[in-house]
Amino acid sequence: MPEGLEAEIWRRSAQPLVGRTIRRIWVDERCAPPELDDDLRGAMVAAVERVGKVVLLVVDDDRRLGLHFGMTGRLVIDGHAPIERLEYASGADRPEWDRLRLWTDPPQAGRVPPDRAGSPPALRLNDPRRLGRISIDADLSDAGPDALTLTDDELVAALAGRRAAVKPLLLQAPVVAGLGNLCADEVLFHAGVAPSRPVDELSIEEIAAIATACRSVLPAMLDRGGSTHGLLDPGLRASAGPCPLDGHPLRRDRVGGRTAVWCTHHQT
DNA sequence: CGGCATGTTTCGCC
DNA sequence: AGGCGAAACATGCC
Repeated sequence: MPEGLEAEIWRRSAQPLVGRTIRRIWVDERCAPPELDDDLRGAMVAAVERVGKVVLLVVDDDRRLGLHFGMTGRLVIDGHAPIERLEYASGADRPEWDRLRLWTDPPQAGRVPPDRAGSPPALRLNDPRRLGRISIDADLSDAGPDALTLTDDELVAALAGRRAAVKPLLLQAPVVAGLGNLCADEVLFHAGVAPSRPVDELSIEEIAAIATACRSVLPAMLDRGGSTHGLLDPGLRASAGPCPLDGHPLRRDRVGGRTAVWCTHHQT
């Protein structure tokens, strides 16, 4: 998925739905509870929020529709996809990959077209690989502090008492919400910390450097378009070419079961 | 064809 | 009990 940055891009793209009424919902029952249409039909969208990698449609009776994108989910609002193509996907958008379709009244802000049966959905969640999940009123209370605004103290507290490698811990939603594989590598790259370093061996300065990198690098990547817009861009990740900071060859290996790309020279 | 992919969840083992 | 690592999930793409 789409990491937290993509979820934030989609949260913003879904703002035009606020104030509209949900007219009908269709779901792929392998990915979403079948009663969604009964639960939410007729409710007004009061807000679109985000918790980590989850986008939440909050409706006026306080129920929340949670959209989780797995590895390959994409959001399309009023026919517009702010992220056209995900890395590791062709960019195809086939109707049979739709997992959620939601129609609203009025269908599009500022217009009141006739209520045709064939009108396009205001919101579609398209997910070929089907690892995404759609939920109603899910408990998100175990989510950790958000990566985009992570403070030094929050990260110190989140890692206290833990002994595992730092990168796998950063990927756990209860530790830090919103960080995915690409952003975790990017943040550690900027902080100068090797992904496999056990957190109980990190100095307070190193933990602070990681949190500082989150607050500075992630908003910049968000402005540029998301998780693939860091110094470790997808091409560099795949080729493991020279470090953009010092020219030393990047290393590409597995840490915590995921691919990690890092510089053995300046990340220690 | 083999292997890999922006993610969670579950199982089994300390 | 709780942390940790590996496997499972599901499908498309190179």
